[in-house]
Amino acid sequence: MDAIAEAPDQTAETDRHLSAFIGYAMKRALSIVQADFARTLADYDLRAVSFSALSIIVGEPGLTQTQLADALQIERSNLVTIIDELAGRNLIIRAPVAQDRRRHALMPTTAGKQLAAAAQASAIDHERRLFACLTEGERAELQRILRKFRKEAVV
Amino acid sequence: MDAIAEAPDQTAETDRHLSAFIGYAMKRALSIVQADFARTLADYDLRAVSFSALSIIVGEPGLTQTQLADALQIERSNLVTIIDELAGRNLIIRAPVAQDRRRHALMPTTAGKQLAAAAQASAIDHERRLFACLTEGERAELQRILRKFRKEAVV
DNA sequence: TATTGTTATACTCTATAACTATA
DNA sequence: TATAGTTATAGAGTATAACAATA
Repeated sequence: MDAIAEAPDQTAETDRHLSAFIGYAMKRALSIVQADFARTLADYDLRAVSFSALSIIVGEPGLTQTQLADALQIERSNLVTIIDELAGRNLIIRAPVAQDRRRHALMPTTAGKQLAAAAQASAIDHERRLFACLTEGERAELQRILRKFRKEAVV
Repeated sequence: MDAIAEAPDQTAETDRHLSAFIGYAMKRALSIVQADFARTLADYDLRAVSFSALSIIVGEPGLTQTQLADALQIERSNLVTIIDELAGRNLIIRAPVAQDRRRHALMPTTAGKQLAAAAQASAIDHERRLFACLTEGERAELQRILRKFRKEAVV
């Protein structure tokens, strides 16, 4: 309990006791991707979540905030400031819905569509650059396996 | 700018515009893993990061807090409360280092080694259960590709 | 009564700067 | 001067409850 220890020669790979876990490998890989992605999106003053929100709004114009929150897997309440920000930059509008005045139909503006297109091109480029260390087959396998897992994992 | 929209029949797969990105697939997959892992570790009153810290300390007894922070890729300052908690539960001790009295050698207690062993067994079981939807070959490929990416990605 | 968007709030996570004690 | 551990703090991110307007 009061042991005096010798300082060992501690170099790299200190996390080798965790690297047997796929979850750990996924976390480490994702943090690399996220850091590079954040740098990429900084050019457009977008965070990953605002990029995702804008991309979905451009792809599914007219969806409501609740639907978007579900798609992004975030709480409705936490989406509000994200939408505020995109709307404040005139990238989207909250359009009133005729049939149900509680809802807002989220619509991209022309500027929003243009920014989304440019940011998406950069995002594609970011992935191409970052995953260039993998072969085409490895990238495809990684995507396929991750999608299969998401679809079929029993939680 | 003041368009009145019809509410579209919005069902699932609203995120299909993002699923071309490997990073997005990784994030979605990881969030499933993390949720299940958190449930698994709750039995031991451990968070993922405290489990990781304890596992590394058991595997590399005597390492310092700075070394552990590097291994976990977190800030030294944010490690303090994690170590406080583990030490407060008598799972580890901060042993003085003879050669350098600034440093603490992190050593697992007997209780710490026992809890780590039990939690590790549960963690292995959690991965076995959760990734059962993948074939053995797919799990191995996923691990291999993620590791290769982490090792070779040019940031 | 239930739902949509919203506000308020609290809790965790993460990053930075500065302090202390040691080297 | 530099380093290890620590403290304080501020900014994100996340989760919950409750409210107003509307259904």
